[in-house]
Amino acid sequence: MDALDERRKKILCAIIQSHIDFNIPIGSFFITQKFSLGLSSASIRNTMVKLEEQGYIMHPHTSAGRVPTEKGYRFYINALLEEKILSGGTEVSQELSARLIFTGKDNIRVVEEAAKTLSLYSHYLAIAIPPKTESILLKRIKFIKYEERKALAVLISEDGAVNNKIIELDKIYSQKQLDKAANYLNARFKGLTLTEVRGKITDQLYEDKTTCDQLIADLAALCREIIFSETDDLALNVLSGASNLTDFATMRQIKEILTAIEDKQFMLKLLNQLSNSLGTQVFVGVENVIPALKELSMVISTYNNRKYAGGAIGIIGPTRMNYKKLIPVVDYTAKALTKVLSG
Amino acid sequence: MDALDERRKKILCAIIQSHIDFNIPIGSFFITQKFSLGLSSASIRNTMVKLEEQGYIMHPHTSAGRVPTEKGYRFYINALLEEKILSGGTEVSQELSARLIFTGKDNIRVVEEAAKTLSLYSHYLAIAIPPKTESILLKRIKFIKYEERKALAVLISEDGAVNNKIIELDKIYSQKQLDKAANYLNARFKGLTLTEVRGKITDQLYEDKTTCDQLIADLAALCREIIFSETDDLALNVLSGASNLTDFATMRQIKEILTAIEDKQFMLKLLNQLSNSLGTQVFVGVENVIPALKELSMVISTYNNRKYAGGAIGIIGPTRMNYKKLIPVVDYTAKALTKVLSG
DNA sequence: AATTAGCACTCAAAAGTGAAGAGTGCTATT
DNA sequence: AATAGCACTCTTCACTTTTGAGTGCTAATT
Repeated sequence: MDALDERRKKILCAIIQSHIDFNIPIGSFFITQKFSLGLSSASIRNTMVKLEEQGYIMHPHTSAGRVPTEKGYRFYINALLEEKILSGGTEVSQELSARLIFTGKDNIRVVEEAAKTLSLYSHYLAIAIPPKTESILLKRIKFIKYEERKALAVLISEDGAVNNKIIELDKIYSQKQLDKAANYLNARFKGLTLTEVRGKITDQLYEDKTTCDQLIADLAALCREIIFSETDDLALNVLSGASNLTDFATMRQIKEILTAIEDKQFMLKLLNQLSNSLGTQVFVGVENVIPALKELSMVISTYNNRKYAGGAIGIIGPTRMNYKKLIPVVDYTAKALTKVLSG
Repeated sequence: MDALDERRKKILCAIIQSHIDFNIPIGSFFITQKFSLGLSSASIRNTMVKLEEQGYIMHPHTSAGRVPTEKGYRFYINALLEEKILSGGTEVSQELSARLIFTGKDNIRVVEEAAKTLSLYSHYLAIAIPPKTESILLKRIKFIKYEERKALAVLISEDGAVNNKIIELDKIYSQKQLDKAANYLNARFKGLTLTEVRGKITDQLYEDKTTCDQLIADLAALCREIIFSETDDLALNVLSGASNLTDFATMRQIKEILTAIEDKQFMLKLLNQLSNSLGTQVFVGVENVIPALKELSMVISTYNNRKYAGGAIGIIGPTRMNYKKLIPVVDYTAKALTKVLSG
């Protein structure tokens, strides 16, 4: 019973497109005026009754026009996605591709820039979730002497991200000694994910306590701490265009969104959920993601760097957003990000 | 004519306190019920007329109670500040001081933690502005070889903050060569502020082009870029409790606040303005800071690290916030921050 | 002279009323 | 099968009425 004949499809799309453009319930007469379907308003009404029976549109009240349901939007978006895959989304505007040329920036800055572009372009809220610790590969550990008993520990990851922290030492060590310790640790841990490093350091420590010098054991423990604090702490989700929220969200929704984004647990869960399927995804009525966000939608895509550490970037806006334009934009942006971070 | 006799003071404070607690216009009868002033509502009305003439309170309309004006709030807050200076704000809750023990955290994390504490404690929006580039002192420059033609440049500042960036090099250099270059630059720039370094590098470059090797000149130019990008980029203002906004701000105000905070220029200006006077400051009706934020207030305090690089931390809430509780809280937090960052 | 009780008055907010208009569903017609 | 015609429904908007809180003034009281 969910099949739609050509006429129903056309009328459904006309309703949704009109609703996106004008944000009002759409009546049968309205459709006859805006589209040349060669049908009278009465015929359109008949079709509308059927579309309503099938659950694609609904009626706020007797004398109102029709509004698309979530099911209606999903149909519309699926139709779009199929189309877009064919056309390859190549006609993304020059403006966008010009903005997405990142030169000489940190990785985190690149992601910030991409999010900012998305928010400017969509006038909605852009969010970016950085890669999970579990998938970050360690490239190099380095200790820099800083004061008598203080050193800066630097953990560089394969994708160029850097964690650093000032650590305190029991004794006074020379830079040479610190280098030696770093070399030792590099030899053992290079190429592992941070999570693996964290686990391995614990095992290693027992082994080393007897064989190696105290310094290495101390430094290893400190590195472990750094990785831990990184994992625990809010993974610094990137937000851009928060001030746009007031243009499309209610007070209640703004609160829900801001609360969710401040909640690192939630963001991690979301990222996990996203990683299950690739490419650009659309959540219509994000209540499966954030409860109580019925009239909002999310267009989001995962991005990767060379070594498959994946984050996500996308936008949150009203369900009646311009998917036709914005799905390719998010898609293109995520791909541009992947390209830069891998190169 | 601005002098207030004892009765007027008492009634003004009663009005303000009631308005803070109940958020409604306060009538004369209301005051007689909530406070034992030994006066009838008629007498209170008479005093109210005088307070209104003096501009401390106002009348939304004929049949409404009185609401404090900005002038009224300022009087009230000044009275509080005098009181609090005497009592020294020592009775800040144990809960707060327990939360403000920061152990083993990065400086930026410490500031984040403090902001979070403020937002949790006040249920308003907490903001923190990190120290200005102009006042950050350079402690050490270090280059770490990263790939064939890539190195990580690390700029450590006197207060322990670290900027880093991956830089690309024309030729292949050994770690030793990089160390040599770093030593040279350290000798020249250590102890200067980043702004000074930025300026000096330009002069130095001409000088060095002839005398020194190419590597040093290149690296110096790159350092300059790092400092520039740091200055230009949003100084990563710390926000906490954004979701509280919906509880006290209107849509319009939320938009204004979020826009202001996303605007780095604005935040710098604000920080400059704050630095002019020390200690905890209260802006009643922050329209001198953010236009169109009439009914909001800001309690904010500057903090410092050892070498006088100053940032600011505070809260934004409704003008009718509980100053009695929150002024000491902000004050205490900023002082705790100063203590940690200086130690 | 200061305070207070009494009371008419004002005005915002809430509740009620009626007309207008948009859009429907049904039916008879083409 | 498609459509014109029409009665019907229900929101929206402008308008009026009612209510009640709180005032300002005046006359009485201490």
